[in-house]
Amino acid sequence: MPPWPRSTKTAADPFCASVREWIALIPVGKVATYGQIAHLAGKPWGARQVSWILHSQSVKYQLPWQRVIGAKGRISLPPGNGFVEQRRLLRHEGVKVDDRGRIDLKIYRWSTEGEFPAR
DNA sequence: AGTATGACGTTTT
DNA sequence: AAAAACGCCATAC
Repeated sequence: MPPWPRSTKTAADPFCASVREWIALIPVGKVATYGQIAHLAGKPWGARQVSWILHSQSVKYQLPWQRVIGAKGRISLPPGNGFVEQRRLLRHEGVKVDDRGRIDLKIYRWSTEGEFPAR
């Protein structure tokens, strides 16, 4: 049983707001994973919700949605226009992405170590 | 209310 | 290494 607190979702809720803030902080040329953002926002198990927030609110809040990828260093979109667009945007920012959408997290993962000591 | 789906992640084959 | 099986949680229908 998860000892974790259960919380809400809507656009106004703290978790959503926190997710948006963290995503907005990802520097150009770096990437973060869904799970990483969920963790930073206080919900370690909320990776799927992060993807939902990106899908539904990235335009409205002008989020750098292209900088959020899967935990294995892979673009998580199904093959298609979105996938190609994300790959293009990341390459344009200086991130090396191979044709299958793989990114070397050792190099490009955004690390908050030292910058945000409180988490 | 119950089921299927998803821009996920971890564990097991 | 790669794919499938699970677990998770919010949405869409």
